Amino acid sequence: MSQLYAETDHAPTLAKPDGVRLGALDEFVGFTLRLAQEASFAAFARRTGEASLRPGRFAILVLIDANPGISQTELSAAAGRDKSTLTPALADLERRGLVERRRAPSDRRSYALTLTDAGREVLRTLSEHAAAHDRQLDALVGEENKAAFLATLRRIVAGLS
Amino acid sequence: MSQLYAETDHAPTLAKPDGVRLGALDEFVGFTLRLAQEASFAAFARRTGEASLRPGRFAILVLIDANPGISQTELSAAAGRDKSTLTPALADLERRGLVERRRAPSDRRSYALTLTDAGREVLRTLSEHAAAHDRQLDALVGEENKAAFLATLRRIVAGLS
DNA sequence: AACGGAAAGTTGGAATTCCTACGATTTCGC
DNA sequence: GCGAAATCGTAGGAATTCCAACTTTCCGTT
Repeated sequence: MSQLYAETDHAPTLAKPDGVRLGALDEFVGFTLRLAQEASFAAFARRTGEASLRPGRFAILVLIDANPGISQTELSAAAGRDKSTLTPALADLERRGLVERRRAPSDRRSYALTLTDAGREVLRTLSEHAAAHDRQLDALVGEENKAAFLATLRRIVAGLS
Repeated sequence: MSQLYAETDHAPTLAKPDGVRLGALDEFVGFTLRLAQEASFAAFARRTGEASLRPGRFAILVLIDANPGISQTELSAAAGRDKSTLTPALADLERRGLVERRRAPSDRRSYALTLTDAGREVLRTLSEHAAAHDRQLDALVGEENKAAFLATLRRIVAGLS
């Protein structure tokens, strides 16, 4: 993630981490959006630690858990990643015994994805980390702002798709 | 995570692009943040096209323009990327004749980065794309929400750093 | 003045991602 | 039915990123 730009209009300058001028980037919604997303991603990764799975893997487990039998293409759409990206990720999760891939009887081109018992167990543990992470984000966003904040993010997603 | 469900309330259900259930995506704010950021990134990349530079390169030009003589380490902090990430990016920009790297006289370990005339020219063109992109984002965010939205993003960045 | 630690930048490896192309399979049109 | 078009998952290549380790240079101690 990473990146964007919005506009420039006022005074060229708000201080940055180390006093460096951000220039036009400071008012760029896109740029700030990128920094926020990456901070969130990094914080989640720190929280789960290397013992667990990275955010991307976690999202996959959550989505499969909520949609048993989902295909890889459907999963890629839900997760917002290209389907080719899921190939190595699912191979890894399958190798770890967390996800099961069976050919769908109705359409032998596709796989029906489900979690194994071990996968559900890992998901349960990760969910605890995620809950703590979310509470931290909620505190930063502010309860009174959360609904509007999420609505704005969704407008961006929908409007730029 | 919690409030996310505030709107839908029970678990696994916010509607997604194709009706897939998002499930107990505890990372909901983080997840949505990621989707929004990536949508913005992709939209900017589409706008500039292959002829121009990608968002990351653009941010580098903006920051150097705003901070002539900045070092690579300072630049990496301002851009929010690891310093090692800038090595190939700056090599590319230098090869294209957009950025100049001179050893700082006061500290020969570091480089003093500046834009060339060609770099400023490219930046000017890219800024037009960025302005258009920003107007699109502004429209999605809504003028009346922009300040609060940016403030929330900055709180996330600061709070998780 | 010399030593040792810290900092700037580079390098190499790993991870993640996208895109394009491709084989296998299904579905649609005639 | 049959062939063409679309879809599913995979493979390969390119880009970006981070981290750890390393070289060179600087600076504070002694």
